[in-house]
Amino acid sequence: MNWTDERVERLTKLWAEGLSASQIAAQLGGVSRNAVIGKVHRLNLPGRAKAGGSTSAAPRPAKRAATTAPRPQSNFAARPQTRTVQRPVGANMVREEMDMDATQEVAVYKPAGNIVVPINRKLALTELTERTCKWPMGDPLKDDFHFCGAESPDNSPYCKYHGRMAYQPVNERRNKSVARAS
DNA sequence: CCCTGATTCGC
DNA sequence: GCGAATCAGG
Repeated sequence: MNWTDERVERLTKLWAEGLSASQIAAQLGGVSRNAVIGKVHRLNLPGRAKAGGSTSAAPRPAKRAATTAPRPQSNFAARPQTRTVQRPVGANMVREEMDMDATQEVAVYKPAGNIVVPINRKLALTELTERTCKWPMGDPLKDDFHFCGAESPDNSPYCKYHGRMAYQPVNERRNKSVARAS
């Protein structure tokens, strides 16, 4: 597997988005996380601030490049726990607080165990199923916007990288309550 | 032991 | 240039 311009471009973008080397390796496919890290260094991309891993290593002669550019690492836990939505009811707009944990279950970052999922799927919204991770990736305002799309190898509803992957339980609950009402 | 990125060095 | 091996650290 060689580093085509297209692959380098994706690597650069995903690295800038704050994905880890192993995540990027899984998305690109055919390369190890070491390969990704090596390529990142060869491209002179900015290293990571002290989020997630470490920034020190020196087996013998250490010549650190001292890339001390502190970049704010996106943190799932820092996301707002609630959001305000407006909902038309009759002639009135109703503002209501929605619990993101209940309505958008992927908002909770909870890495599952040793599930190995090759994620290079890059699915569009219409391609998602109840078994695919719906974590949004990329800029929503641009053409490259897509979803993780990872499928769990077993029936566990967890994506290795994005936590709970299924919207389906929420919809099922909603449909059942509607069915019961009628 | 899981993960992270950093570095070295043989290829 | 590439990336496995290895390192340091959370």
